[in-house]
Amino acid sequence: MKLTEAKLQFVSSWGAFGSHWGINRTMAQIHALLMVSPDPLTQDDLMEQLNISRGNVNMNIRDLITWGLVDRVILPGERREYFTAEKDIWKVATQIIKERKKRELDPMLKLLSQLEKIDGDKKDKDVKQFVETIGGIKKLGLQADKMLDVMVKADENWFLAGIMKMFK
Amino acid sequence: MKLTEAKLQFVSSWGAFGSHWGINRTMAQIHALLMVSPDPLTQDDLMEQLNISRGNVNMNIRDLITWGLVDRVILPGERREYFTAEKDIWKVATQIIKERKKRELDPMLKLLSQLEKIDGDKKDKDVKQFVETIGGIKKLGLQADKMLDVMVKADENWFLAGIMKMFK
DNA sequence: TTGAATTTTCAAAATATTTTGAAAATTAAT
DNA sequence: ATTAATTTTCAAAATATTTTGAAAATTCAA
Repeated sequence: MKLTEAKLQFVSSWGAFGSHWGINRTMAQIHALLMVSPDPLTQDDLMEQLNISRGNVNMNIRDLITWGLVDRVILPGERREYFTAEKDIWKVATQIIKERKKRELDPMLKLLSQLEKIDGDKKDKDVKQFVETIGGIKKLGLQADKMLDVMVKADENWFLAGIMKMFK
Repeated sequence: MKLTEAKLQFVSSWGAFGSHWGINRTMAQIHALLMVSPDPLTQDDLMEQLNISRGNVNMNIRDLITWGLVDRVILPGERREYFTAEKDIWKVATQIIKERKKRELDPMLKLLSQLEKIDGDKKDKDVKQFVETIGGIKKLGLQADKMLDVMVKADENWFLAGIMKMFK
């Protein structure tokens, strides 16, 4: 397979993959393209290579920047802005984990803590089931939270070594 | 807070949470409601409590069943079908992990392996960056795959104990 | 069998999300 | 300051997803 074809295939699959994870197709495609591009690209490069409008590129690029996955690059003597993606996949993963934890897991745990404090007869089976389910989810969430925290702080080698040892 | 209000809050939040993870709002809500319901519910119960149509309930329930998160229950002497959700949150989590791994991670790893075998000059920086990026993603994916495999096979106590020990 | 109860299907409608593109805003060189 | 290049915004259009509801299929008791 030729590079051009492989890139196309990767970008398209990464877009489809992303959309199963609540990330919009185009944002995932832009990210994919930047990850396999050794040099920074302009908005026009992205428009052309992905066949999408300027506004679309601009919005999604800004989103990727707030996710901490893409950086603006100013090339000396160049008027236009360039964009580049973090290439270290471990950093990409920890960045995504960090953000999703902050945006989704933490608020959910906060809510669960409130819902646990429901008032009602603990003998009532509906109350009992509710409290148990909420409690169970919260417990699992806290474990995940703790695990992700440590992963994010650790560096790659530590993680790989630890995982390898732990899981044979 | 009263049970009814808390249930409503949980169901609604769980729906919103799910939609950040590629799960449709209604499916997540049905799942949430069944998780906090001690007794099995009928399609009519779900229609009424969530204010959704019969067809909607039916489709999403079937989907939840193929995910292995909900079971049909036949109550003796009853004509209608009842539905119940797995209440053990650890089993819920491993079931979801197992399915998503099968549906998404495994196919992605297969694709990455093919894309790695690209032909072209390894000196070319575009080729080099492509191969490195794909290789990095594949490596991380394989690690995740291995880790999830073990988690899914392990039981809750083992997991909690292991995590606690590993992550202090 | 028959037929009433129940479940399933799926085309059409409703809703939600994404994309476009051109106007407005910004930037920086002259 | 002026202006041309570039970026940003956002209402409208296009597209995608979800939901409805009624008809068809299925189930099961009589």
